This record gives sequence, C-alpha cells and structure tokens, in this order.
Amino acid sequence: MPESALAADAAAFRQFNRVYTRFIGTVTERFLQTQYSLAEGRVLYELATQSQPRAKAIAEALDLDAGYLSRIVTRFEKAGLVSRRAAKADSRASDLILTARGRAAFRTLNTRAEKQARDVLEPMSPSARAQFIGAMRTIENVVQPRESALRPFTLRTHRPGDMGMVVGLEGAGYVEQFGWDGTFEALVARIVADFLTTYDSARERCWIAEIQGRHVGHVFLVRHPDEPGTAKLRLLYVDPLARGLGLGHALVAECVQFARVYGYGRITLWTQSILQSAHRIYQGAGFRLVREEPHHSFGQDLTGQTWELKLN
Amino acid sequence: MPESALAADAAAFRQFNRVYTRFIGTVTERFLQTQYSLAEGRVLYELATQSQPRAKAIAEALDLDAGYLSRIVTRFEKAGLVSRRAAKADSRASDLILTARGRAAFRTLNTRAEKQARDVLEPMSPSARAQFIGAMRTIENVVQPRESALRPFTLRTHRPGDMGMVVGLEGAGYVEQFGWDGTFEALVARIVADFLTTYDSARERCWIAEIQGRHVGHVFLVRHPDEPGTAKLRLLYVDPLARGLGLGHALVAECVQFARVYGYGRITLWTQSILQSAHRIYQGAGFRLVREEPHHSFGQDLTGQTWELKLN
DNA sequence: CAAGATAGTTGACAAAGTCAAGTATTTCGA
DNA sequence: TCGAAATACTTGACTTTGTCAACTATCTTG
Repeated sequence: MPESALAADAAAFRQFNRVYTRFIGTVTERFLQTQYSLAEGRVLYELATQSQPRAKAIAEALDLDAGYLSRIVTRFEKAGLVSRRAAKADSRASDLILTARGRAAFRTLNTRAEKQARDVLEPMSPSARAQFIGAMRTIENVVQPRESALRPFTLRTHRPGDMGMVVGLEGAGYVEQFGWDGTFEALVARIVADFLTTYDSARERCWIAEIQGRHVGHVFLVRHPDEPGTAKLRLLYVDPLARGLGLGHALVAECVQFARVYGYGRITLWTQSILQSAHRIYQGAGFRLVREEPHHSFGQDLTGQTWELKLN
Repeated sequence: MPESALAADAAAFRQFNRVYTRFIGTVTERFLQTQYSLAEGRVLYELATQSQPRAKAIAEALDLDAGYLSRIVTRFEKAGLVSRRAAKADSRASDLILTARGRAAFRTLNTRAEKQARDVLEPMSPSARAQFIGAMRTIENVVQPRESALRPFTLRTHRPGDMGMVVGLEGAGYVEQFGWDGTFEALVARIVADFLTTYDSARERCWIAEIQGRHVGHVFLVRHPDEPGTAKLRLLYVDPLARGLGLGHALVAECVQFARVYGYGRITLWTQSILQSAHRIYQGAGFRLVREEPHHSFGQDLTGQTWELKLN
C-alpha cells in the first residue's frame, strides 16, 4: 500500500461520508415502512440483543438522550412489547424485558432488515461481494477501535479450506495436551463433515479466529438436533499459543449474540470436566452447569458436562 | 478473495451500517457546532459546488423534500447567503447564486469539515490510512454505481512513481501524434518536477486515471503563479487507447469540482489549436476560449490558446 | 451520615421532516 | 395550435424526532 497525501485522503473520506450517508438513507428508508421508527427499531434491537438490557446501557450503545429513550420504552410498554421490572441490585434502575410480543416484533423487524441486506448483496458477483464486505471490515476496525484495538485477532465466518484446519488443530491439540486418542479426531471430522453438508446458513454458523492470517481458534453454533428453539455450541477451540487474549470469550460472545438475533431461546453445550479454562469462559458468558456424567471416550475416563444459557 | 456465505455477509453488512451510522453521528456532531444545521450545511455544499445550482438538482442530490429545501433556501436568502434569480430558460425555476457572504460561509464550513476529516485521519499510520481510504473507495464504487458503472476507469490522486509515467506518456504521445520534438518532453519534466517539489497539497492536486492498474490519463490543477484566486489546469492527457470513455471529461470535472470546493474564482489553461478533441472537453466543462497567439515551439509552428472558466 | 453521583422520568420546547394543495410555467401529443 | 399533463417550485398544516433542564428516588463514597 503506497501512502498518499493527507489532503487528498481527507477529500476521499468526506466524499465517502457524503455518499454513504445517502446510501444508508435509502436503505433504511424501507426499514421505516414498519410501524416503528428508526430509533425505535434500534432500541428494539438492543433490547433483543443485550444480555440484561437497562435504559442506561441502551442509551449509551445508541447514543440516545435518556429522556427520549425513556419515552420510547414507555411507548413499547404500552404496546405490550416490554415489561419494566425494578432491578434487584439497584432499585433506581429497571430491567427491561421483552415480552413474547416484543420478541415477535423484533423477529419481524430483523427478518426485514436481513432481507434488505440480502437485496443489496445478492446482485453482486461473489468476488465483488467479498471485496465489499472485506472493505467494510477494514473500515469498521478503524472506526470502532474499542474492542478491536485490544484485540490482536480477527473473527470471520468460515470459508472453503477452513475445516481442514479445524480438524487438524483439534486433533493435534487434545492429543498433545490430554493424551486423547485418534477417535477424538475422528469425531471432530464427523461433526465438521455433517456441518458442511447440512448447515443452514441463516441459523447456523462457524467462526474462525485469525492472528495475522493464521487460524488460532474457532467455534460452531448449530441447531440442537432434538430441541427446536435451542442452539448448540460446539468445538470451541483456542490455540494454546493464543491464550490470554480473550479469544475464547470473543468466540462465545459471538455465538451468544448470533443466537439472540436469530431468536434461539437457549444454548447448550457439552464439554469435559478437565477442560477448566473453557469453563471460565462459559461462566463468563452466563452459562450454568446443569448435568455431569462419567464416560469412557477417546481412550480416557472422562466426566462429561452439559452447560446451558437461557436467552429469554 | 474467497467467497463467503450470503447470510454471514448480510450480518457483516448490517453490523457495518450500525457501526458507521454511529461513527458518522459523532463526526458530524462537531460539524453542527456552527450556526447551520446538518441539512443546511449540505445544501450550502451543493450550492457552492454545483455548476448552476437549482432547487431541483439540489433536492435530488441530497434527497430532500422540495418544500423543506425551499424553506432552507428562503432562510439563506434572508441571511444574505443566496440570491434567487429567475432562470432564463425556464421561468418556473430560479438560479440560486451564492453571494460573497454565502461563499464565505461555505469556506468556513468547508475548512471546519476538512479539519475534522484530518483529525480523524491524522493519527493513523500511513499504511493504515491508505488501507482505510482504499476500502472507502471500494465501497463507494459499489454503492454509487451511477457513474462508476459506466466508467471503466478509476481516478485517484498521485503517488510516488506516477510522475515518471506522466512524463513518459506525454513525451511519447505528442511525438507520435503530432511530431513534436524532445523539447516538449523536457517542458513536461520541468513542470512535473516543479509540482513535486513545491506543491501545496491543500490547494493543488494531480489526478491519475487508471484502467486495471494501467496509467491511462492524468491532469494537474495548480495555483496560477501570478493571479491569486485563479487556478491553472495543466497537462491534461488521455491515452489514445482510452478515448471515447469520457475520461477527459471526468478528469476536467474533477479539477473543476476541486477548484470550487477550495474557493478558486477562476480556472485558466493553455493549450494548442491543433488539440481539437481537448477543446470539446473544455467546452463541455464550460471553459471559454479567451485568447490565441501563434508561437514556434517543440519544433513546430503552433497556435497557443488560453481558455478560462469563471466559477462565481 | 451528608454530599455528590447516578438512573430514570417528565414538561416544555425546538428542530427536522412530511404531505398535500396551490400557482405559474413548460412540454407534449393530437 | 390548443388543451391536458407534467414540472418547478411555494406554502400551510402537521408529525416526528430530538434536546434541555428540572425533578425524584436511589446509590456511593469519603
């Protein structure tokens, strides 16, 4: 990348802002065709997406005036979308809880926004689209340095070729660290193969973490095979060399966020008692240990654990 | 660029929109600290930048309600920033002409916006900045396909290494097409060298046109050495292989736009009577031929022409 | 425990934007 | 060449959106 003059860059930056402001305007215009205003829609998004929504947090996230927000919430309450409940720890504040009706409203809004995004992206050629999205990621990382400055890694969804790395890393990692045998790698390979052949891109996803292009972690979120409305988190992996960067937390947070947006009511996961560093990550994300049972697998005596996180 | 799933891209796109909306909000917030609202500022920009501003064109460019705009213009008129004058060709419409005071207001606003853009860009490392701006260009080309779809070429400002191509193309081109001798190439080399050593990046600029990375044209806009407030357009060049694409028009339009934004009152240029395809471009941009005189240069008997475009 | 900070609510406004009806012209088609 | 339709605005009447400051009820801190 050659460098260029500041003045010329400033002009390009301003032009981009002009053009993009207009573009966003036309895109969100259609959004407004629901009964909700743009601000209301954004509040609804935060309500559905934040883990314990409070007025404060929402006002901060959206940069809204507290009074203005208060009125929006009151409107939502009257419309039966939200119920306010005095927060246990701080009775000045209220927990804002989406009702079933509120969740339905969000689902509608979300589907519409999703459709809109697809309408923009669909006509592009795959390579143009990849370039476009890549450019957005680049800008986002600059513009929103809160997390990403602290984050030496980047997250992205999977691409062809990633699954080999997933199997390889998991296989090698658990063999080295815990002495598991080849049946574990086989299991991983089967999970991965199933994912690739049957996954529903609208409700299931795999994230890959990279540091300077190197695959250093991953996680999968899929539908629970038996329980509708429940998601299953699988194959969370953080390379030993990339520990201590918050990578595991970031991967799990990504899953939880995704599950909320797509309306899952619960996430479960199965793990082993000896994987203690993972437990801290699950706890941090709000998961609870709900069941333990011993089993003999991968050439070892292990204790399996089931954890879960309720989202509503 | 590998392709990735539409659903994941849609999520990335939506996230970018959320993040960038907020970012634009905080950037333009400071902008609002003038006495003008954001909408007013944008209108002022169009008034200063369009060649013959009419309410219609501005409303279209900014996607504003005609009534709303009409009121803004009325306010501007009362404040002495604009005068309305019934358009000659169509007496339903008015030409909107910025007064000296209006131009001053724009200058203030523009300086402030420029400063703001620099504040954002300045702290970045040169390579990060280049990446950032590059990403914006990529997105812009997708989002605003009006021109760029019709345009097989891209415009950018100059980078190290470009000047060699400028000299080479000009030298070879005019020798081949018109039989000029080596003194012409020497002149170009001198102009270019002067530009590089002394140019003021805030008020002077060079644009390079590329087709698939190949240098196919260029133009320079510099301050007139003797007349303050006047800009000089120099070294407009379009590769013979790239004719008929509107490249020359685009390069000149870029110069004119730049000159307007930076408050030049006039652009002049010197050219030769035999370069007829260039004349059409200058005429199209509104330039008038103001002077002709014969001279002997580059081993030829030529007729030099001076053209000018008034901007106020 | 008092002083200050925080979370949220409310009233009073101002700013921003929309919609529809109206005027004066221009354009277009028979 | 005339009348209907379209265009370029303007204006009135309105809604939506957003801001500011004052106020209550709590919480935090020295």
